[in-house]
Amino acid sequence: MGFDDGEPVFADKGHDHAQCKARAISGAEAICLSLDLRLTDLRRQVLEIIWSSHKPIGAYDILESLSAQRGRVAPPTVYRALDFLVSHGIVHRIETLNAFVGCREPGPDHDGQFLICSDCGVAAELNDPQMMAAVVRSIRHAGFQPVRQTIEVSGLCPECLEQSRGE
Amino acid sequence: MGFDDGEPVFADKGHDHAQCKARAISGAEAICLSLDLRLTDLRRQVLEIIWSSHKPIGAYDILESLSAQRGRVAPPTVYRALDFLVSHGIVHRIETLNAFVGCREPGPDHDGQFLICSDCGVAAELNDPQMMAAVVRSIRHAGFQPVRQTIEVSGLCPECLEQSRGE
DNA sequence: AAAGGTATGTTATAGTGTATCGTTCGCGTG
DNA sequence: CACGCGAACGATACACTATAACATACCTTT
Repeated sequence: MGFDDGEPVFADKGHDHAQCKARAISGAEAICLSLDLRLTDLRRQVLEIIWSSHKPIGAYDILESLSAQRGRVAPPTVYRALDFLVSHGIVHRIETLNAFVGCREPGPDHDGQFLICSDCGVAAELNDPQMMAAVVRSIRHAGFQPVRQTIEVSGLCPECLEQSRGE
Repeated sequence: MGFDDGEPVFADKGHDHAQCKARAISGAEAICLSLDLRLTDLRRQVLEIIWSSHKPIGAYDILESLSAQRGRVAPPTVYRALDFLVSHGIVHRIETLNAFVGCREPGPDHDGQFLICSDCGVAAELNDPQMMAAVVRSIRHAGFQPVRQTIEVSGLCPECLEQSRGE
């Protein structure tokens, strides 16, 4: 497990994002198919909107974008779709931003670790097994049984770091 | 550094919480004295309210409690006091709960790791240098410069875990 | 077609956090 | 002491985030 096997954590700016999106959506389709879940039009649209942004996007921004596609939409509509996507590991919620981002390697029972650039706003998902092992070891040592982990680190992404050094 | 030097991460239920509170407040006083900050009545009251709860407490619960002491209080009053306390490391914000909890070892530039029991609601602060080292190593390996870390793990505390096994 | 579950629509409201502006307080300086 | 300055506080209004509750549509199984 772990998927830093080749792909860089921070995709370069010139990458083909449409392809990321397409890949994510077919991944979601595969999950739904195998688990007998329904990726309805609504859910698919929300997923597409999330992937269309390459930064985490808020529920109300999703709502606005969705309204442009299908007329007036109310908050519960968006939140229900988000609940579905999040609960099946297709989308992650970033707690420190109250925002949502597509998961690059969707699947059940997996909490990613996020690196959030305070400058450009990009959030990269990390999934380092060694790091998780260290975290879980420390937690268990305290006698605690972990269920869900939230690890979010803000700072500067490589690109913005480089820029800030140039000045 | 690190302060699991003796004290258990999860205090037992019979512990003298009034003493925890007193210690926390004199710690805050010490910090403010040394950094030339003003621990005003308001800020002290908010800190006391936070420590009076042994679980993370929401801003509006603080507001309610504060109103009982000094008459009608508006949200900005509470949030300003919280900003002060959080920014100087006297109180931590739990992102996954939108709530606040007193720091056991207050000081600047330190982000704790929190173990939050989904059963009893207690949040224990951990500060494991080894774990942090592993996290930072992984982050830096991705070329990212960390500034602030949020690590929150929900699950079962030792006591609730024990209970759930008995049933 | 009837029944029952899942998904969505709709309205209202709860919960969390800030912008803004005016006033007061503490403190150093002329 | 009066003045001026910045920090802290009060007060109003508002923005943003999320959910409760109930009605309707859809889809599947029988």
